[in-house]
Amino acid sequence: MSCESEIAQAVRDRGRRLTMQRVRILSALRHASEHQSAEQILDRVRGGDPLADISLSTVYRTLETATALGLASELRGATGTAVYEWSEPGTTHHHVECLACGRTESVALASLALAEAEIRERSGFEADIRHLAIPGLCADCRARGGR
Amino acid sequence: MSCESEIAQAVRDRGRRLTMQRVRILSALRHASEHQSAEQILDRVRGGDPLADISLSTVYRTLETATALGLASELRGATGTAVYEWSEPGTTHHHVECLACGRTESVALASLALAEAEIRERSGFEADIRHLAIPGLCADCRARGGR
DNA sequence: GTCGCACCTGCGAAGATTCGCAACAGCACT
DNA sequence: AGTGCTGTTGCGAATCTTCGCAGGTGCGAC
Repeated sequence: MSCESEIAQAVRDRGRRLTMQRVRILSALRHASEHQSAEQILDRVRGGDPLADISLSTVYRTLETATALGLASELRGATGTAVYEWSEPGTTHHHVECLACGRTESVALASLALAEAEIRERSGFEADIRHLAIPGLCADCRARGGR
Repeated sequence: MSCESEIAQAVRDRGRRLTMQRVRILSALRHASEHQSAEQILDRVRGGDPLADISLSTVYRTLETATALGLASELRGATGTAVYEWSEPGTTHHHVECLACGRTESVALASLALAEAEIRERSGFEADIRHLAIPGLCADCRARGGR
């Protein structure tokens, strides 16, 4: 399938080595329908081919690398477990997470581009606001829970 | 000293119980000159009065509670260790963290208020963007490291 | 001042993530 | 195809954070 060669391409283009582990891990992430924890990804990878084992450390390291390369994004919610999702290069979206029920939702936020400009101007930082996790209260919990 | 009674006040006003541990932990956080990890706070608390011991769990739980109450803010950077800082109720500022050198800096960002409005409009979430950790590259690393 | 109910704390264990190190394996160059 | 340098991997250990439970304690009601 071509997605794997695309992944291979993307990894190599960014000056990283292409390894079987990376392809399998990123491929699993890409085909997942929702956010995956490191453990879940490991399960998927093992399911595909139980022979060649991949260590959990490698999953974490690959996800870290992929995040740095812009191929994945990491979300550390209040759950104590980080989850990851495939991130089509160049795309942007953000996540709001309900502090009451834990539900998360994706939103496209144009105004954050302004924040990047504001940051550059004030601190000289080149901010990378492509996949932010924003805490809040969802409409349901707000209506129900009060406050 | 009055800061402790202010802390007491703040905790009680929010419907939480006032305990010796909370006062000591929050007081230590408040008087710290910079971000503190849970372990550092524990050290400070123990330094003050080695007799009454406080457990690390309690430090974590108190910081979590205080964050929920808006008295503290939590920053989980790339370092693998969460740090906390006292947060004067009602105030807002954000942190940019350099992905290359790890340095963090505070910035006030007006544009994030717009993002809150945008989120409410698009998803019904009531976002709470008061202390966000924003990844990026600082001016130095950008100049030096290239790109 | 006493009583009782939750909320809190301590402790130990479990879970999640990072680190250090030696062995392995891409990839550029011959 | 062979070689070497260096980025990667696996493994186990260390570290950080969360959890569950039994006992303690703040605080409102008497």
